[in-house]
Amino acid sequence: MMVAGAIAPSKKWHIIRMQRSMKTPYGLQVIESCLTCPLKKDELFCDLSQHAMEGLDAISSSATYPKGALLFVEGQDSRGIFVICNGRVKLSASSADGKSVILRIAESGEVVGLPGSISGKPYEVTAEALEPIQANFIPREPFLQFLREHGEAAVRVAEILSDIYHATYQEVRYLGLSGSATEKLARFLLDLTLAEGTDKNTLRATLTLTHEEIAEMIGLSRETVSRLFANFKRKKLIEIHGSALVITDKAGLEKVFEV
Amino acid sequence: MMVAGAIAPSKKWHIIRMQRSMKTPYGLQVIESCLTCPLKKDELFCDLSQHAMEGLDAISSSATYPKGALLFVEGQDSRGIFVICNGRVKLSASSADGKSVILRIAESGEVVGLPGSISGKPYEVTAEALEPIQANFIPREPFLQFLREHGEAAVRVAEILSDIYHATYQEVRYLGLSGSATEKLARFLLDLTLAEGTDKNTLRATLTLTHEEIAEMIGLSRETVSRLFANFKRKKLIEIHGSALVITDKAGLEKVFEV
DNA sequence: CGGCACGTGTGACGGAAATCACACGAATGT
DNA sequence: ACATTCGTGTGATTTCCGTCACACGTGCCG
Repeated sequence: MMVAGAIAPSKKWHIIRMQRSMKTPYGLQVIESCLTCPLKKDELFCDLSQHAMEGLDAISSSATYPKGALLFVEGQDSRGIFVICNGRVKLSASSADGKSVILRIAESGEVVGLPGSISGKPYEVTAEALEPIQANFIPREPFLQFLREHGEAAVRVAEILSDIYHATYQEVRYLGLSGSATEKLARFLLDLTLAEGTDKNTLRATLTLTHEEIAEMIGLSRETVSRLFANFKRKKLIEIHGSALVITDKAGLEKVFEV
Repeated sequence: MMVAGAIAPSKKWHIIRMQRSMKTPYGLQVIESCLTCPLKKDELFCDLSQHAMEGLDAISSSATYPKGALLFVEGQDSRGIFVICNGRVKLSASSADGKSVILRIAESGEVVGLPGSISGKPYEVTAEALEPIQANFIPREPFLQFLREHGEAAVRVAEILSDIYHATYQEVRYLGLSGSATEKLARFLLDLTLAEGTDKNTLRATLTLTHEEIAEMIGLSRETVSRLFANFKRKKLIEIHGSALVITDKAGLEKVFEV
């Protein structure tokens, strides 16, 4: 497809992706008011008064985006926030030479573009739809105005920002606080299952990321991730059936980084 | 000094420090109301009404802490936030085996402990005074109550959280988006001078961090940082006079990672 | 004054992981 | 039915940087 001949091939593929998608940007068809959005509002802006909720609805507009669409691009001026109703969004940062890191994968009910919109600085990351998604867009200015008028919502926003911070903090831990590549991957897999079943020795999770994406999340090369997966399987620590990850030996996996 | 014989020597020194300081924790002498704190409040919670400011004063208490004191420790339940009036505070995270990463260095006027206090989760990092400091402590519950009552303050808090997020995001870039160690350090030094003089080819900054600390910020070993500093000096890219860093050849330093 | 802790400088060495270079199957589109 | 792209597996090779091992200066404190 190669729209821009100026870009070198091979490892610069995401830059190409970026430029390709920039040609058919946002502003896709507006489908419905966010009132009909399947996402329950109160998951997000819970405890808001009826009045506040209506105010929010008034300024937000829902749209769908195809897989691969970029909600916004790193460095772009913040236009507003996106509340994801449906599907997953990849938030990543990339350097001039084509490397990139995934900061987090936002799922239904999460908000992207918030820090930039609050601080008024440009978006720091690029948001790409991993699947066809539906999202509510709330333009920056009305949103800020809304927050000023509804203190309860502002507090809720602070909480959400704390969560976003926490995800980024996790990222720092992956990248900075791990000796071996093995340890990074083991930690990552264990964190995936953190939410669910706790103390059992065999855990389950759904892993919808490619090795390449995992590599970008924990700071490894794709090949290393592939090799480590093979290792783990060989050692009977994990099993993979399609997109289902099964940690068959949690204890063994934890032992990996206990020196 | 070695209070705890159970701890192995050498590279586990920060753990030792942690434990030593935990024996003489917080609650040092309360010196003065935050009204007399040298820090101008409006730098932090600007635009707040007189009423709101008084409310803040009512719930905050000022204290001083000696160098090396820990305001809080990673994993501890969040008790509240600290507004630094004076001095610098190192925020770091560490892994079980003694490695540690510095997430940011907070200076006068900044807030630490905010994300944990907002979200109700434990502090994610350890806050250590790099120098004797003076700080206002605001307990969690009254602070949250205050935010609920003063929407303007909540919005301000969201802005501060965005800044904190941004610092952490930078950290991710250092750790994840840099090929060589050389590139990491060059980027770090250039970022130090970002605030000041822009397009000149020779820049100045004050560098009050040890090589060890720099290493912990950008994910290198102390030795590598030392070697790179020597390199840069040899190549006439930088000069160091005491704690003054002079970038003599900004262009050259940037060229380091433009390949 | 000695010690001692700390920050720093540098050499040698080894290993872990990136890189390069393939191959293979499955999905996708034409 | 074909080509093409994408995700994956795996070997061989190389290189960067962490680790270990020292040495030196400086400031501090008993």
